[in-house]
Amino acid sequence: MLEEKLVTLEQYEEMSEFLKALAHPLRLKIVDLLSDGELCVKDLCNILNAPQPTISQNIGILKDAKIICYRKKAQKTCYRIKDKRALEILKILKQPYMEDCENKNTEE
Amino acid sequence: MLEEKLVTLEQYEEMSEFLKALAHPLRLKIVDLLSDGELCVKDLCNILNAPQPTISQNIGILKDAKIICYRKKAQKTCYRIKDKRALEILKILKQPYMEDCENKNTEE
DNA sequence: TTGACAAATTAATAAATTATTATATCATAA
DNA sequence: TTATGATATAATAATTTATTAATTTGTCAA
Repeated sequence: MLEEKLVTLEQYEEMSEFLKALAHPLRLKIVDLLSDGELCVKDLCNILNAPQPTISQNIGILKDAKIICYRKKAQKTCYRIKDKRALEILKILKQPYMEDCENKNTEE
Repeated sequence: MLEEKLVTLEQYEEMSEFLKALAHPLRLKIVDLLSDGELCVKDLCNILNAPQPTISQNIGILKDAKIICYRKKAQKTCYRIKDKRALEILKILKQPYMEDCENKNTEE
């Protein structure tokens, strides 16, 4: 058993910035979609049925928080998860909704 | 391997509400402190060196999000963690800061 | 070098959060 | 029954964030 509360004020602030970037329905969806691999802005627009500036804006917030990163591929920009903590957190958040199908949900 | 993306828009909204409640340095600290057991408002004020209305207000946000709950004990109100996901998320958030002392940090 | 597509940036407004101060409630002890 | 300690609520100003629309930048193909 070790002391796990050794976190500075600045680190609490960093952690809350991270959560703030994630704390939006559309951005959670984007992270969820990117968990399967990279997607470009247009793909996200189509899948999420949202206007391009909205997607770009929210992607910008995730990018600034270093949760996702990108690579240029011709005229497209392909985004992918950079900080795996986002996926772990999403998985935890989903727990209560997944328990319904617990029978099939053993371990991945 | 199962489909883990079966979440409705309403559920994404709930998850983002949960994260929003958590996404504040003081509230993260409160959750961290309560991970060791219950504390009353005054304890939190003393430990965090913050004014009582500030603590009560932020505790109210955590309570509304059902992250913490309380019991009355004489004239005190003792708060404790209700939704364990908050602790799991905090643990994940801390990972990068804890890696420095990875040697001693095996498993708890 | 123009047209068309992909993406990012900017602007403007509305809405939500935060911090602060003041006040109210409520149980208990004197 | 009054004073006190513990907590909650209210009200406000200041700051941030969200939303939507318009504009700009950049890349490629005709």
